[in-house]
Amino acid sequence: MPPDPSRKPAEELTRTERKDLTRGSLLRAALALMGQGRSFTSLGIREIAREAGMVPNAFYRHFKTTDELGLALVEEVSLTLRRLLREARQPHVPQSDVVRQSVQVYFRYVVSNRLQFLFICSERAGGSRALRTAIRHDVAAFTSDMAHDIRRLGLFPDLSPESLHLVCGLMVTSMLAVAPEILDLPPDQPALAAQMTDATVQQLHIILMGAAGWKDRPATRAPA
Amino acid sequence: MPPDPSRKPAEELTRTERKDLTRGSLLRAALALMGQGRSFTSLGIREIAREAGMVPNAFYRHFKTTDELGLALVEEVSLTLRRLLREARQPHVPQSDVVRQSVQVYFRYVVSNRLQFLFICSERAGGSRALRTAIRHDVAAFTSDMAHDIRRLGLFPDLSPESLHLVCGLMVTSMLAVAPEILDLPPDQPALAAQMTDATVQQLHIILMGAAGWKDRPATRAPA
DNA sequence: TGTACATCAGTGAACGCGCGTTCACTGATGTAC
DNA sequence: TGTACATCAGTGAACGCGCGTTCACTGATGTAC
Repeated sequence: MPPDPSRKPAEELTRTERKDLTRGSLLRAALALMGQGRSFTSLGIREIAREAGMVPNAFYRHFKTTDELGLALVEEVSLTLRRLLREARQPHVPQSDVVRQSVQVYFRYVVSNRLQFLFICSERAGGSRALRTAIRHDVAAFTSDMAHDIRRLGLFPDLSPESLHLVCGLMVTSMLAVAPEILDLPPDQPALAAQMTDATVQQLHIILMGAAGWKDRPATRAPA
Repeated sequence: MPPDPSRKPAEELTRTERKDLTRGSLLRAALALMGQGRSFTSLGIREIAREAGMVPNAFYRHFKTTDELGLALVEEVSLTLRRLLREARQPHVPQSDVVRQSVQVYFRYVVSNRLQFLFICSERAGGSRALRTAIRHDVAAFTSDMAHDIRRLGLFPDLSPESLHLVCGLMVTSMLAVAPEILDLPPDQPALAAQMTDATVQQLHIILMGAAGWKDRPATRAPA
């Protein structure tokens, strides 16, 4: 997304700034179409340009293909994930259950970044290989950051860095797996959301309990 | 997929049997196109019919829309998952690490049912809502079956059925999350596959260690 | 059993439409002097 | 500072193409008598 477009009156924008705004509106248009139930892979150039209020071929001034636009979206998503981790790092109001609190932060974050999570979740497995790879790369970076945070907090001092990474991988996988279900929740049934929160909290607790009990024994490779 | 088409000579098939064969070839055509990197949502009727060697409008004799074909694929997938569980249930050759063995069975299973797992993984989050729901339903059934199996084996007697279900959910989520990565593995680097196996095995061990240590305390709901 | 008729899986041609892509263009913004 | 030219984001029209869908059809299979 472009920076706040209302910063300057329109007449004072440079050509480059205007171009960035248009580019941003193409990105937003693609997300908006996905929000209407379309999958990114099935979006067309004309469609996106139309949604953005442009003539079809203007698309080419910004991206060669929809895949290229997809990669630009992944970059945005990367920022969104980084912001999530920063929010989770904030000093928490004192509460007994830090896991529950993090899950609540996460659920809210998914809802308020609905379209981006829709994009991550559906293109992480489907879509083009380039997109998949890019998204996986970002998720892996997120996992590493989380592991560093936990290490810095001095939790799980007995875990090797490799094992800690695997533990974080489990947590990230679980959180990402629940995102599409959050997004499909009917908005008129808050009980379902609460139940989903409880289940996720307990699952993370189970993982953390496993992590706490884990001893880094030498890997037991099966004989080939 | 239709039952073995070479069972009878072609001249002896009834009209219904022939129709089922054609239907099956449409399903196989759709999977084949996905195997070529296309996402299911972006497949068209003409495309599928062409791949199946039929005239475009013949498609309508079998399905009204591609979504309807998708739901038929989900039914097949359901059978595939059931078969996986049955294979995993087979009495194992004696080996110390039953988890590693199960992961190896699973990895092989994913590879040999490549196209179906491609379909599950990419449509579980993306695609149409009807498809997502159907796939989730199947995955939930798989999770329940797994929980019943574990209960029947007398493992984790201290876990409540609900907690056991959550534990199985974690394992299923982890296994499904790794499937797209298995499918993207370059075939010329077996070391990567071994590394992925090791990581998955350890992650499952962590989950199981958490499950073993879990005590079903009364849920600690945070005050609203 | 043989015959006459009904069914219906698959065909072939045609339709209107939106697609991606190209081209020459316009006119505001940016740059060099 | 003012002027003359270059740049280039966005326009408008056009192209060929594959799409979904329709229609009337064919001829083998199935059914009733």
